[in-house]
Amino acid sequence: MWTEQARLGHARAGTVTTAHGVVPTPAFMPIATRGAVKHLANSDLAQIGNDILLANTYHLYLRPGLEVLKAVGGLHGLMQWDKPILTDSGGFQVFSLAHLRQLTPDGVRFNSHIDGAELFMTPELSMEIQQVIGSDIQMCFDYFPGFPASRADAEHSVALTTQWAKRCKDYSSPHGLFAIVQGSSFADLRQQSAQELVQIGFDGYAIGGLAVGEPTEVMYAMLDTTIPLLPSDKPHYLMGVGQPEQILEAVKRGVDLFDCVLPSRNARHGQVYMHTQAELVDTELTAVQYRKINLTSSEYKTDVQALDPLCHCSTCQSGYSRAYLRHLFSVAEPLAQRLTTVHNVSFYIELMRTIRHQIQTHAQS
RNA sequence: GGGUAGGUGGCGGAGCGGUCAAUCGCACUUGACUGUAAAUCAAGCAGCCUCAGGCUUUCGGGGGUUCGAAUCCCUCCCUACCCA
Repeated sequence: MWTEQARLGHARAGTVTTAHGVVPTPAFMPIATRGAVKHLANSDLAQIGNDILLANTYHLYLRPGLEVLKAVGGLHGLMQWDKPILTDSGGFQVFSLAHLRQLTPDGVRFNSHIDGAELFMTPELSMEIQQVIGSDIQMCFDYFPGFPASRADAEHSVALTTQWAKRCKDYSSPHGLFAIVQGSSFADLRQQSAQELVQIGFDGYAIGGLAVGEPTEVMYAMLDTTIPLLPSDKPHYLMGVGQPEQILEAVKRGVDLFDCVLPSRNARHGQVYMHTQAELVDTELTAVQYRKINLTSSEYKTDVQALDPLCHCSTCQSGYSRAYLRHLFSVAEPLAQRLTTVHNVSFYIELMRTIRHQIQTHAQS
């Protein structure tokens, strides 16, 4: 499933091969929780050029539900998206919907955030849903606390996550199952989690439970202690991260896959990522050169420049001005969000393309 | 000409003797968002200062009552509707 092509320090360039195609890595997966990157059509995604999407087990289970998904050929059929899809297991909702759920060793009892209906998510159910969705990469159902977490909570998280990972593997089809390393900010627990999961054996390894409020340095430290314990012939996925510089730092530590709501959510809120020079990342992968601006600021009221003159996305190439986009935001025209989402997601995809290019071009043989 | 109801901060609109520099909504300003309950949320929004507090000018204009008024009285101006 994973093929390495080049290496620069610990940074790796390679490919993940799935039933729906090949994903060059390091890669960023835009988030289509409910089967759509918010505001974008497939034609937008085609222009953006992302090779894979992330969708969500919990949300798609609630709507449209398993019967519909079965009837329409899974999420690929429903969306008419023919490239790879990775599904998160619902583990994140155990965290984000904490007030609506009850944790048990067997699984998690939820009250639907939509109508309050009770459901019981287990590792087995999560696997079944992900198979019905037809995802190319499926995530084990996991559990993690927020930050800061007590050692006891972190230990509990590791134990439950390992136990559930076993059950996921026992249930699952043979290919495309990733496990998730937990352990909060405790280096030894991270190591223990990694070792237990590697022992079981998966197609890829994710690092989860990070970017939940801990200092960035703690996150980097956890990557430093975890990644050396993961098989180097399997893809490494840092879940939910993050800002461009965090992605670059993680790539330099050996991470291959990323997802994050930031580009799409920030776009909806009028915050856009901008080039400060033509190349986002230099040949040494030193840093990401960029800045963020709040388009809703009065500063842009009459700014007729294209949104980001150094960007090649369709929004910027079409010449939409900052003044126009600011106006669209101020009158709440939905076009604003589509145009900025196209831009921000394109920015992330370009960032990854540049990182891959730099690794491949300057790889040590 | 007569009658009735009103005139409050950018707008709408509370308040109807002290706890009012004035609820609230909108608009506006700035800032956050990290495996998406998020087209969301937070803060600010008379001026000034030695800024967990203090001071100065505000509730159509003017005058009065009162220890104290956006709130009561007189008067003027203006708006809406009704009657002639």
